[in-house]
Amino acid sequence: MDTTVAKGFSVLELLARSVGPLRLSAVADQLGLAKSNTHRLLMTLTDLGYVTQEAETGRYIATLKTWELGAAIIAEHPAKRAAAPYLQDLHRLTSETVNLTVLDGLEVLYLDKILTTRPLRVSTQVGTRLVAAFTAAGKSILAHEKDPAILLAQTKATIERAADLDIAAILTELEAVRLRGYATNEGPNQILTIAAPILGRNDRAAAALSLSAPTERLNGKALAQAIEAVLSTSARIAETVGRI
Amino acid sequence: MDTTVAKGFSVLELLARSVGPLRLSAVADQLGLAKSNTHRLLMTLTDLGYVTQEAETGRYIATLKTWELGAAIIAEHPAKRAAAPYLQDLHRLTSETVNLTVLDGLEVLYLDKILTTRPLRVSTQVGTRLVAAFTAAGKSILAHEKDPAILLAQTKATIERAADLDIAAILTELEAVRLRGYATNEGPNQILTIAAPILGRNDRAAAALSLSAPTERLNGKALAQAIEAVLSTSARIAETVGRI
DNA sequence: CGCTGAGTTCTGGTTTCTGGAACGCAATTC
DNA sequence: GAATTGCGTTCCAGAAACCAGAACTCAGCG
Repeated sequence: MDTTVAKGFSVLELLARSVGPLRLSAVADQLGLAKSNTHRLLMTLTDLGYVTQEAETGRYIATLKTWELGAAIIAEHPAKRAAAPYLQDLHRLTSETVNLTVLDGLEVLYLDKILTTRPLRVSTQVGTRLVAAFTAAGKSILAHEKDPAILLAQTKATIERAADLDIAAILTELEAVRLRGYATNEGPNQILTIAAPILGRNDRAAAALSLSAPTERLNGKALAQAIEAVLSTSARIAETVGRI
Repeated sequence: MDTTVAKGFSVLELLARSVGPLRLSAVADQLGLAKSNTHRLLMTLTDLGYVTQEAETGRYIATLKTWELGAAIIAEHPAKRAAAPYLQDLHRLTSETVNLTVLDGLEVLYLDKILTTRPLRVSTQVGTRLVAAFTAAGKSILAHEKDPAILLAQTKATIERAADLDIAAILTELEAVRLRGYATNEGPNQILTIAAPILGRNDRAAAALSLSAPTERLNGKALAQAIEAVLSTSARIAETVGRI
């Protein structure tokens, strides 16, 4: 293992995840590195263009170079590429917020999102993660995994905020989700999410498509239409993916 | 300079920018590194979670971890944060494709974009760069720089595709742009773009807001309305930014 | 069955990195 | 205005980690 490389990345990660600029000694403290070592790492990252210093205070910030790299990676991502036009379709059809997510470990990662044109309360950001078992998208994917019980047990054991997970309840819910083809979840602020998996070969879910809106906009006929739209769109994406 | 760190990043950059997966020897060749060295760097990046190997072929791909880091960085970006809701407004008002860009060196970087709900020909991707002098957004920013002539000369000298830049013509255009407050550009496929700068303190442009649509949708009254919408929205963003 | 090309492992030499200490500089305190 | 404190930077010798090349394994192929 190239430990120097690892240190370099840990510095960049720290800067990227911190809210504001950081001073040298703050970086050194948080990573447990010597100041001189941290200084050289920051210099290197600055030379490479990944980090820059505030003009006045000399504190360090991550530049957008990392973001550009990330954008190049996601642009080539197969699921995202295949789903993007259909995400647009679904959004055009419903005018609501629609998301594309993938399962990564025990969490779902938000790959793409189109925001509603209507009044909006809150929304998870693209590039963030949530515990799969706590989201509609996650449940729609887990329902098609070979052994969801193990994943749920791991979730409960590993992730702190999931300590009070009711595994039995979720398992029966997942069974229902698998049979009817979509999952729902009611989040904070009375926001309801509907999610359907994008099934690849072997009926494993490669990703999930979801639609979120305030409950007052998703009742009766509107709810039925939204479910239908999510299901048919995810099916069409699956066809496209299958053909690739 | 930590050369090992630099090498590690060069490997990641190569993988991120390459279209498909790369084999070890391809990476080593392109970077001029020894195979054993490249191997250890790839192992390190794999351990850190930035790179993974295809199961069958063993070739290497960049994971989404870099993209997640980048997403965290852009989420904190002041111009992007301030402009995002207004970008939504402008899109809602016009239903056309709208962009947020910043000047970085001699190029404009596409920070954010909302695609039109109408039929669409092509579109630059978020996270990519174009030569500032060749775009409406770039021109709207350059028009408010202290010495655009120098920037244009550098552009012509440095950037290959800009070798045939007519500096005198652009300079007179920039003067007109500065006076009327917006720039236009007709790109390939008959796509017209209208851009207005987001002016910060000292009347320097921190970013630019732009709207793109096929020329057949931007004529007569629609064009006038679009220009008005872009101008008023950019002015409102500038107010918000100014207040921060 | 040997050849070729690719990836991985091993090893010794040495480059390069590391951490501590010392220094310079501002801002703060007394 | 002198002393103090905190921060960033520079320097250096010791040591760890990295590097290149060679050896090895493996699969595919003629």
